[in-house]
Amino acid sequence: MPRVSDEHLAARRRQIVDAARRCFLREGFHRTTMHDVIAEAGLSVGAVYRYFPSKASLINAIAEEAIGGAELVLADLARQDPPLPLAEALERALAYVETQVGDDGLLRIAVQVWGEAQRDPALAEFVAGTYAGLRRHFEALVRRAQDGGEISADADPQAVAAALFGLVPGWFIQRILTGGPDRATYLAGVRALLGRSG
Amino acid sequence: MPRVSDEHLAARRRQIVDAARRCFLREGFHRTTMHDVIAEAGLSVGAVYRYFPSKASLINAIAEEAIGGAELVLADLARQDPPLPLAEALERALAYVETQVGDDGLLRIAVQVWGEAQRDPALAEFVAGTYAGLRRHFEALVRRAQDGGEISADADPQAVAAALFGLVPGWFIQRILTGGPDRATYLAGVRALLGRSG
DNA sequence: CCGTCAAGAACGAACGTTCGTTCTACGATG
DNA sequence: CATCGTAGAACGAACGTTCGTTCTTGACGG
Repeated sequence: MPRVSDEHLAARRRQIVDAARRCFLREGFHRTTMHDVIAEAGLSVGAVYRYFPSKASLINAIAEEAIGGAELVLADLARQDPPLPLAEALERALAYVETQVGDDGLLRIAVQVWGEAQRDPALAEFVAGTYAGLRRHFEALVRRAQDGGEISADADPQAVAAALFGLVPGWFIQRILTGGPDRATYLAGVRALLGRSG
Repeated sequence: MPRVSDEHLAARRRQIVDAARRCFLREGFHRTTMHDVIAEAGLSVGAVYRYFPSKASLINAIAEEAIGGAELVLADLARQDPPLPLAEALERALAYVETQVGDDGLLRIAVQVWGEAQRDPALAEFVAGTYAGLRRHFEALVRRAQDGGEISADADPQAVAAALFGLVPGWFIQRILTGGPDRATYLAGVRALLGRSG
């Protein structure tokens, strides 16, 4: 009967998740303490534990947000009509990436999730499934590129999709770790490698 | 005067480093305890602390091993005479990668180092420097490919090098996280994307 | 060839701290 | 005013590290 609105609940939850993301970016999953998250959220211990029963559940929520973020973007790219040339599809994918490589971007969290996935089988399965899904979107793009004659019909679409997909983390890892080439430079390099003028 | 041989000291150090690597692979840097490492090494607390003054120094030693491992391999590739075609250089780089993506491979540690580098500035600088060095080796390969006419002389060698370099982590991340395509498949995909028969 | 001895190497109990989580009391809400 | 969300002190476990002690090594005098 005396209950708070669903909006309030959702807002509180977001408040905690956002605080956790900032903390995890600063200190990594296992070096941030629950008290760090609690202080960052400006709440009390009890309040946070009402929304997340454990630290692990908080890590999971953040991980799903970080890994799942690209799904919608890529699904949309694969669905465009007329089909996007592969170089342009890649460009748009990198444009999304660019919004998420900043100091508080999801992709920095994703890198930490990769590490975590190596010791948490459930998380590993989630990551594997999500990334396989992303790769399938690239595969759809490749098949349509084959229909249009952009790529040899003999090529294995899964293989080409893997190569194309690889170019995405291949870029943002460089960005995050070395400051890396900017998007235009990287794309120019890819196009030169493809032997097209772009 | 009464001292143990240098070989003994080196062997003990390696014994500790190897134990730490196994532990870090199982549990990540901050979930493995010093007691885990000590038990895995079969030594005592004091013995381990004689060789490494802190947990951080142990993490550093492992990180440098994992990140630095590729340097020699790539330097060698860039130095080959006659120059390697780019696709073959990539193939050889991936062959090295393949030896290090197994359950106890260095690249799994490298992924964890990427995460750690986001909160440890000293480690970040080391990683950035090392990876920039690797990219320069690719750049040398690209310049030589341009001399040989394999790639347009107009292309920016740094840009092409970044694209080529990106294909390496782009593969092993897929391997580690999704089981990924095998080396031959991935290379076939890259070659199809390059528009060459291979 | 052996016994001695100083010093380095290894040991592991113990310390202070900090962790994730629990619990009881309080205040706000409909 | 009944009830649920919030608060924050408190708890036991486990952490990284220290330190006083014990064991082992190898040069050296006999």
